[in-house]
Amino acid sequence: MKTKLRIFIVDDHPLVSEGFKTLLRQHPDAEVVGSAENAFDAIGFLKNNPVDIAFLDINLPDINGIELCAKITAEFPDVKCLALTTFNDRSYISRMIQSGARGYLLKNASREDLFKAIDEVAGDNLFFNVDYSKPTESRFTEKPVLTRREQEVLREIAEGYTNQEIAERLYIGVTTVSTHRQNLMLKLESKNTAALIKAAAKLDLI
Amino acid sequence: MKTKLRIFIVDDHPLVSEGFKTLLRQHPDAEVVGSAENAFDAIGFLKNNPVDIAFLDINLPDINGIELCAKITAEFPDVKCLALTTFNDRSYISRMIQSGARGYLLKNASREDLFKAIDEVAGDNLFFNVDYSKPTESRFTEKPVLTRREQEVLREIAEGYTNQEIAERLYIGVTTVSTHRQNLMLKLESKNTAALIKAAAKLDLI
DNA sequence: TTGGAACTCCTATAAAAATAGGATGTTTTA
DNA sequence: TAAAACATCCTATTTTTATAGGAGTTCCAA
Repeated sequence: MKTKLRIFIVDDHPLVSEGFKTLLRQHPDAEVVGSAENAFDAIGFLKNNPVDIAFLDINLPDINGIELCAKITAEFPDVKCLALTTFNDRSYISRMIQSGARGYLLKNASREDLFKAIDEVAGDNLFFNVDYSKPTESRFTEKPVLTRREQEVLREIAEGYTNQEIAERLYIGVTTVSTHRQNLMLKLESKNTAALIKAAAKLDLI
Repeated sequence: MKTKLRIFIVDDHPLVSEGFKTLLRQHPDAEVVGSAENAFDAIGFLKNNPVDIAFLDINLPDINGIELCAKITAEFPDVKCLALTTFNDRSYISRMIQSGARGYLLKNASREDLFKAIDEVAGDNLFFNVDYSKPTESRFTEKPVLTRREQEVLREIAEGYTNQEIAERLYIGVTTVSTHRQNLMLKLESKNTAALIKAAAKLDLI
């Protein structure tokens, strides 16, 4: 008899953790060896217990799942991380992947999805339970590089400050702010402020 | 021996339903008699099975939990509804209460909270597991109610169309668009377009 | 049936943003 | 060490938004 896959869950929703445990009892080759409600406890657990696959919620009370994922991947390279995400968090997944995650599972996934995720990741594959049949609205690729000043100005614009106000707040000239604004619109391919802020929000720049 | 409290769960996240069932096995006087993943199935179940307390998720695939709550309260007055909500949905709770809910339970509630919720509601009290000690996360999380037209105009603004262009696209006057824009800014407490779009993005309105 | 939303439209002014086409010094970095 | 890239600043014009203060119509629910 083989050793079972050791699954670890980090989620601050007890209901989710419990659901996981229950569903996984039906999986022949996997078992939940532990769970944590925050990143701190998670790291603590991993230091003392061997784990094969960790499911990480993206919204955690202390640090976010993305940082936690990076941390785990660095400190415990044998642990394979999977992001656990609601429908609304999807924008985070690319960053999660960059942080070393092997994929992600939606929280409204079925038992079958869950099992498939575990099997795929155990077999060293990636798992994404995204529905590619829909046009995946993925212009995600082009995240433009903003300079530090541009980021500052962008944030100020998003806060609702006018060029005049931003100039005063950053101790620069109004025309300078205006120039940065123009450049931001160029980089984010937006024709005005509204589109700029929308694009920035989508790319998680603000 | 008394009859156990019959609990019913409506949530499209199997993990949550499962977690519920598991946690409730430890409750002496309650048992989960069923669950549904959407409102349609929920109504179907209630027609054929007696239920004491129903936990309703707010985000359901077909109709939202608020309407479902109203429907259940109207059709099955003996069923006591509790909203099941994530931290982010809180803005809905007042509407949920108006629709007849006896309170709400956060999804990251502890087992104790869950039990308390059931006991309180069974005893015909209301239950809110809000933590009023914290300064409620900024009232900014309030999701204002936008009319259909306002939503349309908001989307157009976010796309980068000017008032003139929006007027042409929606076959209305420029001043009308302008009025909607002003009202949007009022409702989202924004002093200009940039802040408006940022707030809208944050509230997931665009 | 009636009062309240929601939607429509208006005038007029002030404020801000967008566009165009520059320039100059200062850091990076290949 | 130069060429990029960055950050700063300018004039001038046009377009768009924001603000203020209205008003009429339709439709729905209490």
